[in-house]
This record gives sequence, structure tokens and C-alpha cells, in this order.
Amino acid sequence: MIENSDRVLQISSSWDAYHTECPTRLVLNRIADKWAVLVLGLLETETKRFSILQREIGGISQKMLTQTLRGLERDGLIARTIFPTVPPKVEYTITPLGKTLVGLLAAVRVWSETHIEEVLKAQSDYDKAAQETLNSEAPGVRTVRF
Amino acid sequence: MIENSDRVLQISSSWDAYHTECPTRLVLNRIADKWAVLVLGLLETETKRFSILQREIGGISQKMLTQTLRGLERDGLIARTIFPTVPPKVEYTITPLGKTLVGLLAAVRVWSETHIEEVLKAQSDYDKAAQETLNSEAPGVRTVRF
DNA sequence: AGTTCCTACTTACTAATAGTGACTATTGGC
DNA sequence: GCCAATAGTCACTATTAGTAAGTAGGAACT
Repeated sequence: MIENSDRVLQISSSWDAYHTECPTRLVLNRIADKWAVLVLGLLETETKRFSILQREIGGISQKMLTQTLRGLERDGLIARTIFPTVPPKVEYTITPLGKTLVGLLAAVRVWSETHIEEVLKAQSDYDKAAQETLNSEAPGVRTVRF
Repeated sequence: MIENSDRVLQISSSWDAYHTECPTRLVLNRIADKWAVLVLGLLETETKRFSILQREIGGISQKMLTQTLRGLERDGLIARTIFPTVPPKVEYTITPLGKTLVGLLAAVRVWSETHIEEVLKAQSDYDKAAQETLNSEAPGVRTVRF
């Protein structure tokens, strides 16, 4: 039933992301959102407006940016301040809670930048191998070790 | 055009996740996959079989597990070994490259566990406030600061 | 001899989510 | 009076996630 010691620790602290209903999985769903990661990265150092964020994040639509910002606000990771001017002005700022998470995410971005070549090479190797087995062997059998 | 100093650094290192076509964004798409994060977490310490992984990750389907494992294999983060026995046996092991990433992801899981209460509280506060503005004010105006 | 079971998948289908493009309110400037 | 600018919303389509059922092939049971 209980497999190994690290899992026991997680269970005894009452949170376990490996259990479907555990609320810690919502944090996973948060970072498992590329737009949220990018937004938090931009707000790490300074407060920014909606239009600036959209300009700096390549390929995000207004709808997705709005949706992402609302989600981050709801989770208490960023704060939203609207100035009722015309045209409207809305500023987004990272909260203290958000700051504690964004450091980790920055580390992931650094990892991407330092290991991307290895990942790209692995991908092309994999694709080439898949191509070869397609041409020679029966499909499905790829690697055998004894 | 160039906004602030950290961005300049990223551009000069030739990788920038904020640009749509940058390959580093595929790493983001990798960690922006809750299943992948959970799988990597389980493989951090030991090699595991397909059925074990499925049992330990609450709520994952066979299809999604297969898909996730294939993606991680293609990116060079895990290795797949099939034993052509009957019934079949397939083992998944983390690679050295995968190990360097999984440490960061473990940090994120720890963050979840230590900050989940704050996030849940922020959410209920947000939902309550949204409910109140719905009852009293005109919708859209929530916070004003000068 | 036939049926069932086992594992690690596919495949076909449905539900949910991401993304796209057009539309809105407001008002200062031309 | 008309256009530009900002931060959205709404209706629609495309993509992706999830579900349920099927497949292989030999071992063990009946």
C-alpha cells in the first residue's frame, strides 16, 4: 500500500499531490500554465500594465492574458489595481506570496536556457530512431535489455 | 524595443522564452504538464513500471500516462526499457538530464505543500469579494487606489 | 480445447479548454 | 462629429484532455 519512505512523509504532512483531490495539485495546475509562468516572470521585478504584458509575452491573446491574470490574482500571487481613468489603466504587481514562487520559476527558466541543446538533441535522436524502426522492424519493439 | 536589463541578458544569450518561436518554450510546455511533473517526481528515486506509475498517480488514464512517458522519453528526461515477456514489462528510469530538472520540480512541490493554505485563503477571499461587488456595485469596478 | 487473465498499450469518441476575431465603453484631441 | 487608445467581453472554432472499449500473445485454469 505505502511504497517508499518519501511518500510516507508526504502523506503524514497531510498534503500529497499524487492524490487526485489534494489541493496542492491546484498549485501544480498553476505552474502547469505556461502563460502564468511567463507573467510571473515579468512581474518579478516590476509592476506592469496589461498592454505592456501583452506586448512582452509573444503570442498571448487578450483573452488568455485576462484569464491568466485573473487566476493569478485569485491565487493571491499578483495584485490588480485599476485606475478609473479614460482610457482605463490597470496595474499588476507581484505579491509577497508570489515572490516566493517566482524565484523557483526563474530557476526553471535558467534550466531551460542551459539544457535546451541537450533536449533538442534527445528529440532529434528519438525521432531518427523512431523513423528507423518504422522502416526495418515490426513496430512496437524498440529497446531490449537483459 | 528592449525594455529592461534582465531581458537584454536573455536576448544576448540567444534564448528567450518570451519569444513565441524560442525553443526554450518547449521546456515550459514540458513542465507546464501536470502529469509530466508527477511522473518525474516518482522516478526521481527509482525505476518504475507502467502499472506502478498509474497506480501511484491518482486520476491518470492509460492514454495520458503513455503520452506523458513518450514525451518525457523524447525529451531525454527518462529512459524506457521494454522486456519482451508475456505479459509485457516496461520499465521507466530517469536520465542524468532528467535528474537535473527533477530537483527543481521537487522544490515546487515543497512550495505547494508549505504555501497551499495561503493560496486557498486568497482564493476564498477573492471569491467572497467578487460575490459582494456582484450584490452591491456595478460590475467591473473592484479596486481603486490613488 | 477453450476460456480467462495479465500488461502495456491503441483507437474511436466525447468533453473541456485554448485560441481567434470582432465588438464595447469612455473621453480627450482633431 | 469622428477617431484613437486601453482593458476588456462575447461568440465561435481548433486543439487537447479525458473516457471507454479493444488488441496482442502466452500462461494458467476448467
